[in-house]
Amino acid sequence: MKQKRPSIKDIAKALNVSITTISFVLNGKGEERKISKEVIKKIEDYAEEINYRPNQIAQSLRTGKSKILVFMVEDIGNPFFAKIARIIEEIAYQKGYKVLFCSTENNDKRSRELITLFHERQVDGFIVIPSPGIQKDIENLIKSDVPVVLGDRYFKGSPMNHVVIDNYGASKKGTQHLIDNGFKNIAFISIDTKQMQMLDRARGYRDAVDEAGLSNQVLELSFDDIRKQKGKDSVKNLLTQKENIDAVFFSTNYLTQTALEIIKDIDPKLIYNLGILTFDDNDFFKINTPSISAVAQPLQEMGEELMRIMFKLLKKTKDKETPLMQTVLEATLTPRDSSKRNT
Amino acid sequence: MKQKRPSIKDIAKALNVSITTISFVLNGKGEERKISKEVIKKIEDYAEEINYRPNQIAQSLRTGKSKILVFMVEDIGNPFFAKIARIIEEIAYQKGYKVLFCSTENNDKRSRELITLFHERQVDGFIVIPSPGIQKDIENLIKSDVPVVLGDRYFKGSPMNHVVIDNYGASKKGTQHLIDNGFKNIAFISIDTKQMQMLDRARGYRDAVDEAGLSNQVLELSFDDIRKQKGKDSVKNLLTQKENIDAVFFSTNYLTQTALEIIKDIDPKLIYNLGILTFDDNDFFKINTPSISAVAQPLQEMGEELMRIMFKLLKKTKDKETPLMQTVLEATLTPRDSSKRNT
DNA sequence: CCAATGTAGTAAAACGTTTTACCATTTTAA
DNA sequence: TTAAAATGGTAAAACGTTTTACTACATTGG
Repeated sequence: MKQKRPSIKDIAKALNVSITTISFVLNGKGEERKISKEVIKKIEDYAEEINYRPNQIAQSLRTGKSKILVFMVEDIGNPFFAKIARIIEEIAYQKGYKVLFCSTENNDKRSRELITLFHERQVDGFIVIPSPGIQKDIENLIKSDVPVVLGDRYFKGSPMNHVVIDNYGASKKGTQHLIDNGFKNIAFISIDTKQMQMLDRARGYRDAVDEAGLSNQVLELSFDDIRKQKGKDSVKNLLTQKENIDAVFFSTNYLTQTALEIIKDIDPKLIYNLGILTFDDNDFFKINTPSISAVAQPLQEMGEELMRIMFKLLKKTKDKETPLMQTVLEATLTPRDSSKRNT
Repeated sequence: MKQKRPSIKDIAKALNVSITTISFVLNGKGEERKISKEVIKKIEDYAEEINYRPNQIAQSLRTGKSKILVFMVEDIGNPFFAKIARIIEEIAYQKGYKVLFCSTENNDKRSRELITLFHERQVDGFIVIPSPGIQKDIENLIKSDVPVVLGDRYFKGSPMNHVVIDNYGASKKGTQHLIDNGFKNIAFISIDTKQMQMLDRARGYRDAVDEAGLSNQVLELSFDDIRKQKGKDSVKNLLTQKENIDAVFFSTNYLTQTALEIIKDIDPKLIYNLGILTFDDNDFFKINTPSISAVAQPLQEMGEELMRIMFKLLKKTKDKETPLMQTVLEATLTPRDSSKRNT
């Protein structure tokens, strides 16, 4: 039945060699520790033969390293995060790390609990899409010498490693695209939050319409209201009361989805007469009728860059300080039918 | 700086009590082991005061339990799986378990590697959406006494715990829905696999058209071709060569997405003249024009049921055999515009 | 010839728990 | 009165590694 996995001790017994020697050899320190070629070979061969695998848990207990990373996102069920998760997973596994995913619901309390939880469990590193109020907690985490990389957002005044996109630029470019296509009354629908990425996007929008001499119209919904009637009503109001609005720019993916529902709900034809542009692309925007124009974040690059930084941090030797690593990527505008005038 | 977390030993020193006693008390065995009320209180209070948290890794090493579950899916970036992941995550965390997600790409080799990997890491349980050829591997896993629950699919001839939907019935009901709406030449587009869920769906389709005296038309694509030109061409052929096809039923979500692209590509109007029904619902099907009818799997229930069974298995005492637990859930047909005739 | 250095390893502590087996006392029962 | 049982604990082994500090012997240099 369930036979025990071989341990170093078993090898030691079988080969009549000390545990220490085996550990050195298996960790590639054989040469360095002046173990003879024959002994090294003998150990390696036998380990191979019995398919020896070190017990990670014992290793972790001894070394304090778990070879586990954690990726904290708002909601792993959201395709935007799920896609990045997939990329991160892939890279991590290649390097012998596992990834724990968890959803914060953009909730500070929950985020804090999760951070504490994983810190206690001694995960080796945190890749975090932070909820708005956990700046201090992240700072503390970093102080306690745990590798942390932020994604998608950053905190003002805290010098932390991060990978973000040029939100201001992307938002401005997107708004400009709508302006160029002849829209005159562009509304910006966003989330009621003080998070930098959203502020930057709002700023990009505002500057673009200002420069074009157009008026701005910003609607901010609270994160919790989006899926509720309250949020839907606000959007509905914006689109029906102020009849002059001819285009909408959504600041993030989960807004778009509900908004499209509402637009369809108000009037199935409305969508053809309204300019629509959204942050974050989605496989379905391409096949929607009309196809939805999007400002697409470079998911692959973001994932790669997050991991590149993470591995730099993980390799860091105790003493040497690593420099701050902050990457700003460019988003790409993917114009489709929804941002054409009169389609 | 980085101060050490308190261990049992620290408590022992501070309170002048043995490590053993503390362990008993903190594991709630104080009463049972006849530790006096005062000592229990003293220990509990002090542990609380210094915010003692047991080192999970040490616990794992000693007990062989890691409090980690693994959820193996085809692709965590696919919303269908990501959504279930979210539900599982939630339930697991409530019970003090963490979840590792991983993507198998429906590839047997990769699945095997992952199973070995996690088995070695002594995760406490596996929730698996299995790739087609890993029946033996799963059997072995179960033999070695690890809790395993399959989701979405099962293996013929292997009595394992699983949670699936009534694929045959759902498929038949879906096909019947198309027939009822007046479609005469319904094609079924599926994946070229011997996996039970797909066979069942194909069978449901075939029986429904047979009983209605209609002819069947099945197109099977290989998993790898879907996104490639080859797959696209096959679909295109089916829809253009045989002009008599008036409706299509897709057997799984990732087909639908590409297919919709192709349909749009062939002729933007085509989608209005073609009956469309798909397995697996998606937030965007609702807002698509026309909205896409779907056979929706009950994700929430599936997640809950998977976890219910998993916890039963985890609680199982060494000796007692647990009975086979197999749950079959009903899918719900969500008729929308795409399955109406002449819309 | 003797001290220093090199070679080829090994013993044992440590990581932080859980758990088995034990030990004094005290109480109970016959 | 005395053996058995209950009370209130504790010592120490064990989980499987890594790593520090050692050892015994051989070689070298002066």
